[in-house]
Amino acid sequence: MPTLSPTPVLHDPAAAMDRILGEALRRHGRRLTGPRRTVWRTLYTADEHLTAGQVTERAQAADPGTNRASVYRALSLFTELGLVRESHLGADQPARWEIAHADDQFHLVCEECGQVDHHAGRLVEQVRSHLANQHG
Amino acid sequence: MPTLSPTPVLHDPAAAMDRILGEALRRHGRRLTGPRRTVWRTLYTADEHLTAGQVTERAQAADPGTNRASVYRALSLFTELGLVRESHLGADQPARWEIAHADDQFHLVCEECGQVDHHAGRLVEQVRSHLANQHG
DNA sequence: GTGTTATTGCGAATCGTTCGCAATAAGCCT
DNA sequence: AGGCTTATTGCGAACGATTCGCAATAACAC
Repeated sequence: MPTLSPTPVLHDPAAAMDRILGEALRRHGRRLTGPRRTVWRTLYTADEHLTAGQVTERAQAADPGTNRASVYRALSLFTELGLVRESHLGADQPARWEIAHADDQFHLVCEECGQVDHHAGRLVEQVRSHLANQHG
Repeated sequence: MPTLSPTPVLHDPAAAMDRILGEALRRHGRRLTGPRRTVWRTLYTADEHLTAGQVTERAQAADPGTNRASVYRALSLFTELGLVRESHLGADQPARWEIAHADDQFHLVCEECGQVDHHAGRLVEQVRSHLANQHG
């Protein structure tokens, strides 16, 4: 039997995902819609950065009606709200999105091989202070 | 009266520019053509990074016949030969090109304001060795 | 000069992304 | 539960940067 508490316990992972999204949207006066939920779940269950095309593909596998334009709109809204992070890993490559994590301060992308390094901590601090001191 | 020496003295700046280009091209078995010369001069006399559109514009001002596709072809050839450097300063901005200088190892681009910092020396070394040690 | 072939110019094609706009549906109010 | 307001969708067309195909042209070696 379903719980009656206003904040339900986190038994259902899908419901948990949706709740995170729904609350963030409501907090900003936006609506929780089908396409947004589908895009959100797609990123949430992804194991890597996804391009808009990949998101669309997977979203359509889950919900065949899902529209390309709506995927883009959802992605940029989520980015704006800080729910996801957009990365540009090379001039000739399309943008990629992933769920935003608190750590993982920046990426270094090799312009030759395209390999990506995630960085946090020491080096980030050094760069940051160098920028602050020498530049602004 | 024009000089007769095989390697003319550098009195004419335009001729000097052309010679740099011509030699680099010949060294790689490529031909020195009108459009290439025009693009080269455009970048050479520019005070900043230029987009392909800006290069085309200015090149056409100097030589009205200049074709967009040829500008792109010249730019990527020059990049390949190391004569110019291509930078990508933000996802929503087109690529930019400038004459290649030996110093100036890398750029840091602020994703919010788009400001670009040129870096060389200390910091670059730190990043480089960090990458070598911790990553590869 | 002449011949070979790299290069051009043209327009059409590509790809990721955005836009305009009428139709639809979320969520608030009762 | 039903209505109302208006945010959001779906569609296709538009976009901007860059690339492509291919016949015509022009650089350079001989």
